Amino acid sequence: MTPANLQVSVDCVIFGYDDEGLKVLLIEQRDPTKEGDALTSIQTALPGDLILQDESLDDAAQRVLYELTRLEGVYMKQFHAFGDPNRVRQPKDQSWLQSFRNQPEARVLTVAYYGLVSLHDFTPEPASFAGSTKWVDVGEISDLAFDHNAIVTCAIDTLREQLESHYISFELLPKKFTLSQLQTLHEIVLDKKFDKRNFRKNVKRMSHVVPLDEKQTGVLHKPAQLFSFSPDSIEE
Amino acid sequence: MTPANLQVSVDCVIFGYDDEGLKVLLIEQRDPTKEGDALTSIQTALPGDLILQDESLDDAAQRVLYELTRLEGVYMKQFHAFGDPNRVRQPKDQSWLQSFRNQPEARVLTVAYYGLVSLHDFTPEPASFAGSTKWVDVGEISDLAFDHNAIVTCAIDTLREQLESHYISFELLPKKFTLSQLQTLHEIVLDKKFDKRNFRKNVKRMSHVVPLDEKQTGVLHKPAQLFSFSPDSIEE
DNA sequence: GCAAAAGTGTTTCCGATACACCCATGA
DNA sequence: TCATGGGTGTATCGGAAACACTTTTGC
Repeated sequence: MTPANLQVSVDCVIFGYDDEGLKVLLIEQRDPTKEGDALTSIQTALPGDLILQDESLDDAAQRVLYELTRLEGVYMKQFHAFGDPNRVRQPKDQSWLQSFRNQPEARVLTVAYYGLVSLHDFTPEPASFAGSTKWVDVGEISDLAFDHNAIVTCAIDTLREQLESHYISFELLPKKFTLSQLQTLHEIVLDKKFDKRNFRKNVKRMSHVVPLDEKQTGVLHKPAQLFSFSPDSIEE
Repeated sequence: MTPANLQVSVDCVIFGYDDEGLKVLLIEQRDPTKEGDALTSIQTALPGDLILQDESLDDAAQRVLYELTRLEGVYMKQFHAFGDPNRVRQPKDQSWLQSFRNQPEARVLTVAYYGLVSLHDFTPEPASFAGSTKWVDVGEISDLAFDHNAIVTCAIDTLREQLESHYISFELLPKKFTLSQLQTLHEIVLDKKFDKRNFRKNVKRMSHVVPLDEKQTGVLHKPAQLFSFSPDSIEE
């Protein structure tokens, strides 16, 4: 009946959005047994790592994401802790753990964060010491390391719940966006179609979505009015 | 840059409800320096303790609650992890930690659960090795140990969010309840008044609230129809 | 002039709100 | 018979949903 000896990590489910769809940032774990440029990856995983002694969970999430992908200042929010005693003890995961962790047998509890990134203006090209990183469409995620598939599923559920109520759409859009982009985002995340005129009526009642004196350029159709998000003017 | 050496606990915010109001179950930490029957408590805290090596977080929450209060089978749900590096390092908390923990200086991350108990049929009389336990009205909670006040606040917010959407009202009511009891519960938790006729119209549309062939007895007014919750008949 | 998406109003429907009186019981 | 909470229906309002055509630009 002694208390658990365990390690704590954070894992980040970073959602990236552009007009092609909703993606998740994944890392291909390099096969540690094949040195050199052998890019044979053994598994795909979420960016995550153990927390340090003097950092908070939120700080750890930011740091780990930066170290693994060089992404900075990403909106992130804790959504669930995953603590199954055997969540890192499947055989498929041992090889990587034995290469990268001091105590590969140790139980690891992870606190999961979801994060939001706009891929419109530029696609952040993540870097990683752990292998290569890639944006994968949420519909095309294959088997991941550890319990990361369950973590992603839980993150998507959370994103759906919070998209409308937490003013977070804007983290996934360019700074200047059209109402069609906003509508398509909602349709993709919530997997649900909206009526254009009704959608726009609702947006017009939101004081934090402000029209700009600016229009789209370079499109081969009528250019759309641009809008931006004004966090100052969130009102009841 | 070595990974954190830390311990993990669970803390339980157990809400108890009866017609008097919404309460939280708290434990008075016995002053460890005063042996014998000295009941001078030093601090009040949520029931919580370190997790064991081979138990999941959910199991830990159930076990800890049982060990500290003898309550069993309580509906509990994880809602947030609290991981500030200094959350147990305030001077006020050191005395207790030094008596009860092997590593009183260790950082402790806690995963918080909220739980729901009906105090109608009987008031569970919690027992505790750690001191005495008590149900305290949510409006009258004084300074608690560690960061437990913040945990309680977060739990109340979560309860409010989930009361309507997660079919959990029934965990706080007796098995057979009247519509007035259901209405009062919502009014107290959400701090908001409802119109009696409109409230009942809404309930009648919920297939999981079923009328019984039974009425209240022993009341000094017209006896109310009793209802119960049928988890089978939750429908879209 | 044509392709492609932008932009715009009105009607209909349904759920939310507001509201007041009679009923059954125990004392 | 009275005090107490139980129980019921309707009219109104407002937001949600349904729906189709004209506009502006690039090619």
